[in-house]
Amino acid sequence: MSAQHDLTKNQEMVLGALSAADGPLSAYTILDRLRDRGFRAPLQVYRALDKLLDYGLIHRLESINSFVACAHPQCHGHGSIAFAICEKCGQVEEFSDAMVQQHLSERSRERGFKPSKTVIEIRGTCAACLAA
Amino acid sequence: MSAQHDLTKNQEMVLGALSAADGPLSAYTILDRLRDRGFRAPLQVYRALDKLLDYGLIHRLESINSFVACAHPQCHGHGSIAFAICEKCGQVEEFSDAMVQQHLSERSRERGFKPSKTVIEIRGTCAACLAA
DNA sequence: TTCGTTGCGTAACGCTATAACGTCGGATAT
DNA sequence: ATATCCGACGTTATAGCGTTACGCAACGAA
Repeated sequence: MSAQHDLTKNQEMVLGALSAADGPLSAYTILDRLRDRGFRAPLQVYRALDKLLDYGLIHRLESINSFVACAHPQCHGHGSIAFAICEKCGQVEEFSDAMVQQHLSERSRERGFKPSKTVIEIRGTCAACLAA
Repeated sequence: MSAQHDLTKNQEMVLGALSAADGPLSAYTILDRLRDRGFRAPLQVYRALDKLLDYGLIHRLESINSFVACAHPQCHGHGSIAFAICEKCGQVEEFSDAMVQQHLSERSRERGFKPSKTVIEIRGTCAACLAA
């Protein structure tokens, strides 16, 4: 319930663009959408994205080189999050599963592997697109 | 125990490069390693990679834009495979976990989401690098 | 003040992937 | 045989993603 992070102007604009979007955006798409607000170069976007990732306010979707606003920005108990990415409409659903996390860390521990970040991305077709 | 797929010359060379490597390679690294064997353009590599992915002989690591030879090329019962990627040494371990797969498909089914491909990549530090 | 740190702006560059051509050679059918 | 189709190939160019390197401005701590 506090100002968890003081965002700079650029960071706020990038987060705003992602929140306003109805799906994931690439860095260059964000750049285009913010050009009339003064953005000129990719780096301006990437620097803001890096911070927002640090703060846990957004996520990066590795398999499509895009970014989304976090669906649960208030709770930053972000363990390993999973994403269901529709290849038809581009919509993304964010969820987490304790069992999955548990099994993956178990498997990591077996190997003496120390995880830092876990990527779980399910590509497929969402309910809406299947119905259509 | 049969010639499961008839590979073309290019496909064999690309697969050879990946098998010979001690870790994942980017498409452009493959290109460089095959230049003296006649490769000149990225597309030659990407076309071969596409086929090898189709055949299940290699995997793509989405989070590092690289490719590895499949660790179990003979059995193509590739469900969802997971990768532990060491950020220090670049080594990759490939494994699969039935429980993880089961939970993820359960979560997908709940949402009416029909999965086509699942990406699971754990970034971190491997046992060897932790010991060092 | 001086010095580090952090964010910002710009330009240039490098890496990743695909589009759009045209060519060649093998398989098949008539 | 020859016409046709199809899959792989080669080349050039281009699109899309991400970083390096530089310098400047603002702010707070010593």
